[in-house]
Amino acid sequence: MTKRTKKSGLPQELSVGDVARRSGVTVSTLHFYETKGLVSGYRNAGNQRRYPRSILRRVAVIRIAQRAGLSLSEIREALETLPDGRQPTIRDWRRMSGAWRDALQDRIENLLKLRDQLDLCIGCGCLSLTDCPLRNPGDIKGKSEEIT
Amino acid sequence: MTKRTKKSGLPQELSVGDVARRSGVTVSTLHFYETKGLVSGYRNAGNQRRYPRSILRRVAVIRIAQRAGLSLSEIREALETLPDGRQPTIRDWRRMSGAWRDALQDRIENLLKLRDQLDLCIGCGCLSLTDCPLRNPGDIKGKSEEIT
DNA sequence: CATTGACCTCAACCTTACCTGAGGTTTTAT
DNA sequence: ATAAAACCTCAGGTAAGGTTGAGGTCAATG
Repeated sequence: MTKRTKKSGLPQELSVGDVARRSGVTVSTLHFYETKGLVSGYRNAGNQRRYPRSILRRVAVIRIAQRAGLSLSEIREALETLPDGRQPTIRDWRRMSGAWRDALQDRIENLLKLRDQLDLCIGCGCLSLTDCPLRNPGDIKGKSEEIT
Repeated sequence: MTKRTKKSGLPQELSVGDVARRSGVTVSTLHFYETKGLVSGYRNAGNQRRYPRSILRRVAVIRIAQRAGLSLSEIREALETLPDGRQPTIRDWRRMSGAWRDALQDRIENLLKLRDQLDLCIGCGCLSLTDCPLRNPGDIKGKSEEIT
């Protein structure tokens, strides 16, 4: 563990290992995120990565966004909207997570639609190429041929 | 197009190209599915793939299961439960799609939980390592440290 | 002050789900 | 009969999201 300050008992700067332990991602994942422009830090005299404590929020935000179904590049884009490269504040977090909530909602609605179609089609079992909504997600009517 | 029988106007056996056109997957995907044990057919005298019409239902089932979030190997396992390697009937389809519907339902419920947590935490913005449900998906209580 | 654990870089590898192209054969249509 | 379209195999590539290992340096501890 990176050395602790006397007063707070909390390290003011974190090593990769510290961040890994406390954020639940591995060191190699942090390296990887760095190559993808998702996280950044500075280097100490010995070329080792050091991070401000705000990296923890940043990593947390990344993981939550991933769970919501965003790709790392989408997440990077969102994080890049932060003015002057600062770490996300609570206000930033609210803005981003609001957008992500909406994307998540869309995803959920698609899955609900699929589920309802499954419910219908489990009953009918037809899987008709042209009439079954499961076969025909875009509601495209083509020439009529059954599949079985 | 593979030659059609005089009577029905429908080919009794299908080439890869036929299947590709009618199932909406590419020829290379069919080759790929074959290497993964998801589909199979026989070969004609000239070593070309020929499929029974039931391949179309099979491919349809595969694509629907993928949309529901199953991996190809999970789908293969499900298809392997079919007795004596026959193609899925409507009854089989009901059994499998019922199971998949339940898996889909689980997925949806997880996403709904995430959405509700986002709704809560967009308000609070804390992202507390130990108290925020978003940071702590498994409800694991650890030692208490805030992240910011 | 030596050792041991933590770090460093870089390249290579992994998994999933395919796609692309080369080089050659078969089928179908004219 | 011949040309075009479709098919074949096999190797290698792509994208995402990482992991692993080699070879070498740095830093915390007895």
